[in-house]
Amino acid sequence: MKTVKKKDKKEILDQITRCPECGSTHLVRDYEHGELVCEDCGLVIDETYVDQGPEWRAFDAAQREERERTGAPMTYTIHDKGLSTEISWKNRDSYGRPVPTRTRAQLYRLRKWHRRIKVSSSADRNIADALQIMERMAANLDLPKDVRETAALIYRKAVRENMVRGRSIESVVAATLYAACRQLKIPRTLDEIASVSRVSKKDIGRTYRLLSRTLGLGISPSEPEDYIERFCSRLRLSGEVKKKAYAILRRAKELGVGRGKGPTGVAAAAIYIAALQVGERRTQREIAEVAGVTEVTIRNRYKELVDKLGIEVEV
DNA sequence: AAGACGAAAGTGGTTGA
DNA sequence: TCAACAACTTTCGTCTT
Repeated sequence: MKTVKKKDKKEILDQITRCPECGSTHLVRDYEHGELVCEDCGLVIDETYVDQGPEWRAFDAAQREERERTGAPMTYTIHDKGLSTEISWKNRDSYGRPVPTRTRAQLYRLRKWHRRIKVSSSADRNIADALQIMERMAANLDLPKDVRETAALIYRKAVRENMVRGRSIESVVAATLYAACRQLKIPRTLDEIASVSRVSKKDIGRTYRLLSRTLGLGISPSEPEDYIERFCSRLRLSGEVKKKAYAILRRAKELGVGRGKGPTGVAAAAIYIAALQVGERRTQREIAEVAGVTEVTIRNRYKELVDKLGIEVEV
């Protein structure tokens, strides 16, 4: 599988004209989040949805031969970045002839040691372990490839800075995933990350702060806007609601409403109001569920927004 | 009966002396 | 190290649809 190069992502998203779910052509492009969103059914099409095959097409074997000019792409999610030699498991020599039984045993031993040598230093072993854990968590959270690559890169830096010793690999991995999501502006809450790891939310938060400080990641605090896409699509709300919610947040920001408050709560309230206005009512309970806050918090933010923005909500 | 509302007390973390 | 503090949660009774 090929990794989608960052600069190509936009082009690839541009090529999609139809929602694979409902076939609608009303697609909203949101390059900042690397997403394409169907206005009709709310499906979020991100790069994991995109065909990740080669960028060329081959019409016969000869063309394939000619065009296939590179090996596997470099990746940060394999501990040696996928650049090391692999010994094939096939008992064939380089000409494709079968290897005689006499030398097979030799070949087996060679493979065994080669595998062992590949993961040699303790740092390598640590990274190999960590990437496995990371893969598990990322898969549970449905995180796009981009995030995994970023997280892997951050983890490598953390190892280089000797940050892992004395801390559990699990907590550092969780923190890097959290950081990677934030950096790519598709934040997950600490709760979400904690739910797929064996360490506490508190631990992850602490490790994240340390990570951010020592590596100088310079990640700004997340904003309510960053959550609108995801919450709305989980609530199956239309593009119109999203637009309204964004508009509400923009005005709220100008007036300084909700500053210093938890961004998920503000996002949840904005969505609640927007859904009411458009007539796609969702209960506070439902929204609270996906936003990971309580109904009370939604009510409080909701009240502030309605009061300070002078929004009329007809019941 | 479910949802919305709001008061009051509780929780875990930050801040500043 | 401790207390004050802000944000948020939990809990519960009441009102609305």
